[in-house]
Amino acid sequence: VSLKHALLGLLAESPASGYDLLKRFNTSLAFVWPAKQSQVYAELGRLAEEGLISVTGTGARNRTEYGITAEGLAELRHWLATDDGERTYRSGPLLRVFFLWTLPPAARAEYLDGFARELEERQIEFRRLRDETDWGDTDIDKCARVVLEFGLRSSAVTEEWASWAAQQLGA
Amino acid sequence: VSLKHALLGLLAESPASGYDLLKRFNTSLAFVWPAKQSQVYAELGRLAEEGLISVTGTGARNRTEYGITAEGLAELRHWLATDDGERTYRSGPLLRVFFLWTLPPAARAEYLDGFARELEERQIEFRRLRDETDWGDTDIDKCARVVLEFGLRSSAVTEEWASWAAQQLGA
DNA sequence: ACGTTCATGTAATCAGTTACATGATTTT
DNA sequence: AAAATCATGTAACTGATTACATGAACGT
Repeated sequence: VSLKHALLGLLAESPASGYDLLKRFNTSLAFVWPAKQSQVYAELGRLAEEGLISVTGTGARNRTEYGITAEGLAELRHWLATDDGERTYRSGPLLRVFFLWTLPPAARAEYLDGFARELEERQIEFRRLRDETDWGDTDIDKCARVVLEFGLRSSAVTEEWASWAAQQLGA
Repeated sequence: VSLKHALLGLLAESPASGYDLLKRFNTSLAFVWPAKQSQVYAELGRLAEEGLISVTGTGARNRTEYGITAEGLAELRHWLATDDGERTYRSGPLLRVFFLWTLPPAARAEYLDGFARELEERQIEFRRLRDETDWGDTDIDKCARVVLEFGLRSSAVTEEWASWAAQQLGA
């Protein structure tokens, strides 16, 4: 159950409303741990009941701001320190490649080349983010940059691989 | 809904029982699309009802062997040809890195070095698989090898990245 | 006889997605 | 006055995990 810890982590940075948090899930966290609106609001309710977060203020339009509590921070640190060994990756694109042999060679290469192009675009987006964001030299920003760097490196090798795979399976 | 297509893909290769398929999900598909026992048997039932697969034989100990039907193969090819654009990656380890700033520098490096070591072991396992399997030169095997190659390349860069990140965040 | 592997299923629960619903405030 | 954005919530459903449960056949 990691949505819980994603929320705690974001709230450890600064208090925020469900709406604020949602924006994070659609931007910085989109490639790491995406979440939907309904899920975020529901989880915030549960965390508040558990006492891991608490309402720190309210604003216009029913805005409710939550902050992390001491117990919440302890829970977050505990989760970080104890690796649960969960390594469940799921990749739709990769699953398709596994079964690409059922298609004619031309279609195989087409699929993989399309995938490569997509990854190229993603890299451009990541590079733009890296270069156009003005990063502070706080630890928070350092961590975010390190994660972004992973996105960049990983989409680069995946693109290379997809192009290579298109060659392998296209003939 | 991709478990459906994972099953169709495996059955396109050859008829198999739920038990047989489960072994595939725990080996070759473990890093691409893992699935649990209860899920596999339930989905097989649904696919049979839909007419995408059918019982091709029975054996000792209630063994029920399914084979893909013409409709099933059409559905598989259709799914392969039309990319649904779903790109939801979720990575627990990466999520942790995002929040590593809440821990002292030593603990950050420890986490990332541990992650790197894990990826090194995974690479060894992948290399063993690549070298010790006797691959035929069928299209089926070519696809499987291409996917395995992805696992190898991707765990290699991730390992490098994790070691680099340990340096970045450890001081 | 005994342990292991083969083989399937069900029930409860948890996590995630889609769709619907509402209304206040700010901007143009 | 209208449109856009802010802001939260609920209900129905689908997908995935955990745990329980059973029993036949095979190897030693």
